[in-house]
Amino acid sequence: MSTVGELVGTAGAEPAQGHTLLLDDQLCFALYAASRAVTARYRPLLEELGLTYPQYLVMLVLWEQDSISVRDLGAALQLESSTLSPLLKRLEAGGLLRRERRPDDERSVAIRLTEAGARLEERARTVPVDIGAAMGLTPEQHTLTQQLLRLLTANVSQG
Amino acid sequence: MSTVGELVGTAGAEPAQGHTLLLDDQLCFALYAASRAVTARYRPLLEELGLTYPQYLVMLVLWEQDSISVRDLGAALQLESSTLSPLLKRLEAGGLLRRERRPDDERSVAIRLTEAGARLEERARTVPVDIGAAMGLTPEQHTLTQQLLRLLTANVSQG
DNA sequence: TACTAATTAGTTGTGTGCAACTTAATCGCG
DNA sequence: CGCGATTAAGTTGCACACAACTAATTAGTA
Repeated sequence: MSTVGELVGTAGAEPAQGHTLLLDDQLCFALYAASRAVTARYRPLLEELGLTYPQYLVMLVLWEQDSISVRDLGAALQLESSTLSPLLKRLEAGGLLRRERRPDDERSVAIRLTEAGARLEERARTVPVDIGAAMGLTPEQHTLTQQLLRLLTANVSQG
Repeated sequence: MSTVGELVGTAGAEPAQGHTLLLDDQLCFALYAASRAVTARYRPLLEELGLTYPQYLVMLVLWEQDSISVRDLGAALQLESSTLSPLLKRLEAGGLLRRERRPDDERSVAIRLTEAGARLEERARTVPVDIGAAMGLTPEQHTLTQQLLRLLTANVSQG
């Protein structure tokens, strides 16, 4: 199967939300398995950059917007400071970023890329291309999946 | 938006696979965020059962097929023994299952539900209903998402 | 201005996940 | 049969994730 139409067409006869306890019926499991499978696919690519997958996500945000607070980074990635703080410490130890207290608000910590951190962006450019190819979805499927996942996330997060 | 048609319709003008480094363009991030959001939604429900989310998945498999090897459990959930072994040890400590070496193959360990483990199934029956409601997807969206995720997983896993 | 409430980042403890490795048992081939 | 290769489960080490908590700072209000 390769198109959205075919996917809809092959939805078939079994119940979409039968609410059974069968593992294969659970959308949640499909989501959990897909997330780990994609992360696993990233792993060897990111290893060449010296990054883990969550570290890569942090770098994506920083390449997009340098000098961001831990708070705003957490809002962007939906991660707690208890997850980010040690992760950022590791990236700092790796020389990719610096952490400095904001002078105007000593509670806040500004995350800034180092020269090495900024340079890494070039080497990361091929990563989305490679992953996109590995995903093997048509543009329609790609967009549709993204929108369904965003809808799902929005509903599930304080629905 | 609520129907598949509307979702396709609102796919809009931005590139589906533009291969940029923008976080919001990454399907991978939508997947990662959705998976954690759904797991978070499960957490309070599963806490009442004394289970974590991966533990719940193990129990789903066992309720479906009691007496399964660690190997087959790993195949069903796509988890390594290094993840399952400690997890199963915790479930055993919680009195939900037993682990015993297979007499015919001493390498293999059979996982069997205890009486308490089997009883827990009743209390878990409402969980998929509650989660399904929280997800707020139409039956078509639900099925479509599941199929897209399965396709994605299949492609990404050794594509 | 005092002083409490809220905010920000970080720490601690627990439970995954996975790579790399170990141990024990079985398989399979000569 | 002998013995190296394979398989199954588990251990170790590292890096997330998150709940619960702490420390420091700022905001807001009587």
